[in-house]
Amino acid sequence: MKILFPLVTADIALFTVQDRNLRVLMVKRANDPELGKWALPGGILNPATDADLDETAQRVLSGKTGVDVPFLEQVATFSGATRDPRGWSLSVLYYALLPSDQVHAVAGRATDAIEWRDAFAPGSRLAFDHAALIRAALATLRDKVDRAALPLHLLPARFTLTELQQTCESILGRSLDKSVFRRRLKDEPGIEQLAGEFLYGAQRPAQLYRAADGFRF
Amino acid sequence: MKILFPLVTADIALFTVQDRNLRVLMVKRANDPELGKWALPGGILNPATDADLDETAQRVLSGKTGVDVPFLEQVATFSGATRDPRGWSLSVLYYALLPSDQVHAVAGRATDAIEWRDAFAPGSRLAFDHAALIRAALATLRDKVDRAALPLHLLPARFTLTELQQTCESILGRSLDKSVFRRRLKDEPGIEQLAGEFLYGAQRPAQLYRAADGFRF
DNA sequence: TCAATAGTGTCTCTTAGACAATATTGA
DNA sequence: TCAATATTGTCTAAGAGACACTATTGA
Repeated sequence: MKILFPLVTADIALFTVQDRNLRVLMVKRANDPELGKWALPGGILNPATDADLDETAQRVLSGKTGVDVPFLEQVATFSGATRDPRGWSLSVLYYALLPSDQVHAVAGRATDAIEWRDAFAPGSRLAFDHAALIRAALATLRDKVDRAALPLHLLPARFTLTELQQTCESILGRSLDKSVFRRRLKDEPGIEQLAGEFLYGAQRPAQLYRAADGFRF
Repeated sequence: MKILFPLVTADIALFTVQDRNLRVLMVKRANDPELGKWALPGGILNPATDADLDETAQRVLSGKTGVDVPFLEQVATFSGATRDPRGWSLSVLYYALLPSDQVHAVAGRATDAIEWRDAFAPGSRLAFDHAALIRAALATLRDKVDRAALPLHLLPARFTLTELQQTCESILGRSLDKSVFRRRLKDEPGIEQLAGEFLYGAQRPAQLYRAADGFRF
């Protein structure tokens, strides 16, 4: 007999950038169904403790990775009788961004193997319909960046404009013109120049910036 | 005792245009909770018959209004322990568009009073959090139209460019420049001119158009 | 003819895109 | 000095916005 109530879960596509490549966090399933397959981190709603599904997502992500993200946004809801062998299921998909300098803070629980995968090629044979979920999350993220939203949550607290541009390029999958990119930032209230602070490398130092106070992606 | 499983519903914001005003369909609740208050048409998921939530939405809308719409799109999912007095609930919100010449086909069931409300002022004291749901659906719709998507599903099968422009204006809440509007349509594959067909009125007849074959909003 | 609406043309200003030029550092 | 990267400037073309103009009908 099939269950009478749908299984309600929150799944999270947690993105970060490594070596100029957009990555997504996958977890190897330690339980049936789909045992051993790779899936997005996700978990079942607990009505007793979760005030809403956003809290479910935060709780699940925190439990599976040990990190709390400042940014968690709904992508879409996937539902149906056949997407999970346990029966009628409904997943609300979220995406979140992890600053590249905090990747080390992500640690799977002893029981869970985790892996950062190329967001554009997360592998075949993923669990459930999670390949489609990743595509949807990616499309939402790319759409936002295309619309001039800046993915500052992927960067460290202090960053250079070149780093920001490369991050955008990683998401959009195409190169941007340096001049055009910077011109658009001129009247962008979301980022603030850190006067007098520079990143020193092998060549000309680069001006450092940070996200403005009330910044919302 | 609170229920252990969340109540899963699909709610639909069905829009149409009357007298150049964007309207949304409301239903007077015939049952507890919120009996007598106005709400968006919505209904509970039936896992036994609904293959997915899109089908729930279609079924519910069809049952409450008697119309099948060609266009039904997810807006967002609202959830939480407190939004419905019956307990933890989750609503997936959809929006749909009804051609203005099919408004007469909408008929509430004997038990349900229905009403078309101004989409921007649907009234106070709505049931549950449906005021917020309407705002969200409106924002999504406006956003799409702003991005050059044409709400052809709100128009009759044959329409003039002036009608199309007025429809867009109803949604955007601002007037558009005729010349700019038409210039953009020049290379829009979504609409086709009906050669030789005109709408005759009291003044100069207007060229008729229709949505192109594979048109998707 | 006029009023009313349909449809087009034109000018300006803004902005995106391409690409060149300049600036500043360590080696 | 040179190589490498940061940062700015300039030219052009496309598009948006404002607004005027022409076209076609019924009354």
